[in-house]
Amino acid sequence: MNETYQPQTIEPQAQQHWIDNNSFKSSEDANKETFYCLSMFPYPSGKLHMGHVRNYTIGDVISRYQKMQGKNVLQPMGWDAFGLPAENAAMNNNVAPAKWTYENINYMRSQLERMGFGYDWDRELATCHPEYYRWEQWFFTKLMKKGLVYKKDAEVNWDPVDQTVLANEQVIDGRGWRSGALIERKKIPQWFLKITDYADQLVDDLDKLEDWPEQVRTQQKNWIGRSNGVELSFEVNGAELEVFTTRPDTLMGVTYVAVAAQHPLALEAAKSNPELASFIDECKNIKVAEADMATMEKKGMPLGLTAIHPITGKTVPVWTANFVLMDYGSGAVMAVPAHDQRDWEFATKYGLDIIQVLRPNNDDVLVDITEAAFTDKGILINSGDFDDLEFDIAFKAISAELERLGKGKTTINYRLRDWGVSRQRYWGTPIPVINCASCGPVAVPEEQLPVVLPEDVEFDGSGSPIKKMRSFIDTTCPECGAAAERETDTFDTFMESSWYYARYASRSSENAMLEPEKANYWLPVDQYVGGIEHAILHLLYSRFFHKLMRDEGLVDSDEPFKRLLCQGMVLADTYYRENDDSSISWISPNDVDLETDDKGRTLSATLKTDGLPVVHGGVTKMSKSKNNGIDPQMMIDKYGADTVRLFMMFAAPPIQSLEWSDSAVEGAQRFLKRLWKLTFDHLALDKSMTLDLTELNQQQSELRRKVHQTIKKVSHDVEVRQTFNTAIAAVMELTNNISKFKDDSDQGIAVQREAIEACILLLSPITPHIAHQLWAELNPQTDITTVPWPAVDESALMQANVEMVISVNGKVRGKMTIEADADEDLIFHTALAMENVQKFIADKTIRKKIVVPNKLVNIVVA
RNA sequence: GCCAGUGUGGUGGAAUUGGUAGACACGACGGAUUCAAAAUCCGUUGCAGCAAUGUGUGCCGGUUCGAGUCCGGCCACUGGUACCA
Repeated sequence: MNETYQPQTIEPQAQQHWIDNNSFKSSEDANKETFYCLSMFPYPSGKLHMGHVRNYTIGDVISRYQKMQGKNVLQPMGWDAFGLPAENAAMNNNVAPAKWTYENINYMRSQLERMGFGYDWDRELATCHPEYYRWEQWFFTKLMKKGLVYKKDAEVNWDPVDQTVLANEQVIDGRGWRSGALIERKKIPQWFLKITDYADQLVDDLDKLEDWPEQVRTQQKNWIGRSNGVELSFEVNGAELEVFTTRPDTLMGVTYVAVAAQHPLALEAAKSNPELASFIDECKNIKVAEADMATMEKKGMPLGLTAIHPITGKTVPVWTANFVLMDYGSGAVMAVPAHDQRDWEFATKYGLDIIQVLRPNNDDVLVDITEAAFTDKGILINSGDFDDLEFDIAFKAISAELERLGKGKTTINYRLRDWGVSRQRYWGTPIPVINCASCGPVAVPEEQLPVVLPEDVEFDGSGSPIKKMRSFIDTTCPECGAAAERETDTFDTFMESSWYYARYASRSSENAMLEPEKANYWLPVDQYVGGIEHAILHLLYSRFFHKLMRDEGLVDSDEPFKRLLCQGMVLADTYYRENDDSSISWISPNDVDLETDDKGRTLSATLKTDGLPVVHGGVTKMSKSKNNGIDPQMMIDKYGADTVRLFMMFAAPPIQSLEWSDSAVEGAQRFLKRLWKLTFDHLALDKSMTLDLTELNQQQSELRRKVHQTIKKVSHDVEVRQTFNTAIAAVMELTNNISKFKDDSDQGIAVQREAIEACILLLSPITPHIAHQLWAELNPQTDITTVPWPAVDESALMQANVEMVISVNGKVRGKMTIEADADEDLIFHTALAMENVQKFIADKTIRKKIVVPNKLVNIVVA
């Protein structure tokens, strides 16, 4: 055995061993319990970033742990290969998106291999391959036939200079990122999936997901936003104007109604009102993003129309307001300024009436509606026949009255909107539809699938190349045979990522999207691991898609992911300098020298190249824009994969954000060196002894107790809590104990051997390469990937005495060691007799005594 | 704005069910080794105090024998906000 730890030598050897032995190949074995562990597949952006490394290390730790539990483990990997960055790269570097993507995939695959992740590469997939997306196209045509797909006009960000649709990310301060032109909202026809048809299931089934983080379930529930409300109508110009409200109890407090700027009523009124027309025009210049809509200055104008209240028959003015969305519901809202804060602010700004119609349930609460809206539920006032009613009764009474008048009905409303899947982009799955002048949009027949995206294209920066490619567009209608045009929009890339987990389970199926037998063998995924940023969209779309596939008979489960772990982000320090033109240059932490005080606090930061100061910009998510990414490759080259994996798992619990620290990485390496040395020194004794439990002295029993306590804790931390940081800390404690254990006796060596083997096994999911090598040194000709997880010997945990804490009035005043089975009386009197305890009791009276056996005693005196 | 989180020493974090705040590391300081340095090993390390002790988990208040943990109200930061993935 080599005396020094050399990761650059042993890591490739271990990886080759796993390849030669097919260590991570999976197959459908009916006799074994399965475990499907999946990490969210990466977008092939160029090279791995630290977030990937963290994500995939967590997944690999769980997979390897489950394999040691004897499960048949599937851990696949693939590529979320369609997306916007490939098109940007095409424009910036004049390289075709396909070529760029495939090159990135090849490089990133080699990086994943170098990290030693135990993937079954036979199941690798890339979503940009026609053999993958053809099934997505096929599935979409099935949904069309089921009526779960429809086409409607929807708003996009339009860049009037570049004549192209922009993503929200590409609109900065209301302007296109390339052209700098003010963007405009524009309506274009787009395809939608009826996710709202599944809204109830998507809410209700959240209760089944017991092993999902509570916060994710709550966010999804709130996102879907199921609420009971009333649809009612106001009469405007002799026609009914429909609105929805969840608060019909406040109906008598309506003082105006507001419609969207694009509402027909507003457009009609604008014809004779130039000021209104220019306001409506101005409302176009806001990005299609909820956050922008919600935080912009709320503005409006009166339309010069009145609406008749459905119950009182009184009239209220009709306004148009920039915050009312044409795409939601009817594009109109009723406003109750006294009991809705947004309405209150709008009414206050424009001098509209505010009529209070609720008082608090509790008279202690002071309400002053001249200061703010009162938004709690309360008791009705100023509401005629409905006065003195509470919320539930008022809700029923008012909706019943509306129904009697034929002016409204109760209904369930969802915040969730149907899923718009059309993108006016090139690098995506072509939507399998042919537009025929006489037949309308027609699904591409199954035998003509896939509709292959041409990969050999030129990018001139003016939108998707296939939108001008006649050879792609021109076709014939599958129904009538007349000349027709192909749809040139592509799918939202969330489509591909909504079902890839199922395709891995049936990867080799050439004639079907999924072979139910294979898919159901593995599904649902036992453990899904990925970033918290996917808590809503990706995870909701996947859940929806799974239900769609279930209803198509492709899978038999209701949910795709049994257990979910959302990892936190990887952060690093940022540094910058302000340029003369007040723009900011971000400087990589790699190029910065730090000066610290004697406590390690940073005093100043300077640029290595010129020694002049730079400004610390705080700790933020590693990103290109802040130039604070630490390249994992540099770290792997310098320290090896095991050190990087260990640091990643040790620095923070997986769900928290993690700060990168160079020195902590060196600490991780130091620990592995110590573990190596420990094993080396043990082998240098050149003695192998059989453990005899009847022959152990106290010191040997204590080390052995520590070993089994550690096995117990690490098992619990890895499997139940998924806090790998505390698992590692426990193993570090154990190695510290082994180092201090100087005992060359036969049983001393035997106990030490058991302890070292436990450390190696417990660490093997986290640092598999060093574990592979050390295990082979201790047990020649054996392979640690076939060794089971160590078992706890409960008898080793037994303890005759325990330490208890004694406190007086809640402050710790002493500690004592006492028999584990001592009764409360003995414990209390032993504690009371302690000198330091007596000192604090002195002449005071004992008011209360609390004894928690094996833990503490608290004596309350006064 | 709305929804969901987070906040503990100089730093990352631990405290698993309301029961010893600071495990395990990093850094710093002191020492050993070395011609010297690196590496390694040993020790100290929340703050104040010679000590006894006091004090301390973002801020304000509450419940409790006992609160980092539970409740109410704030502040700051982070993620998501439907076309970044």
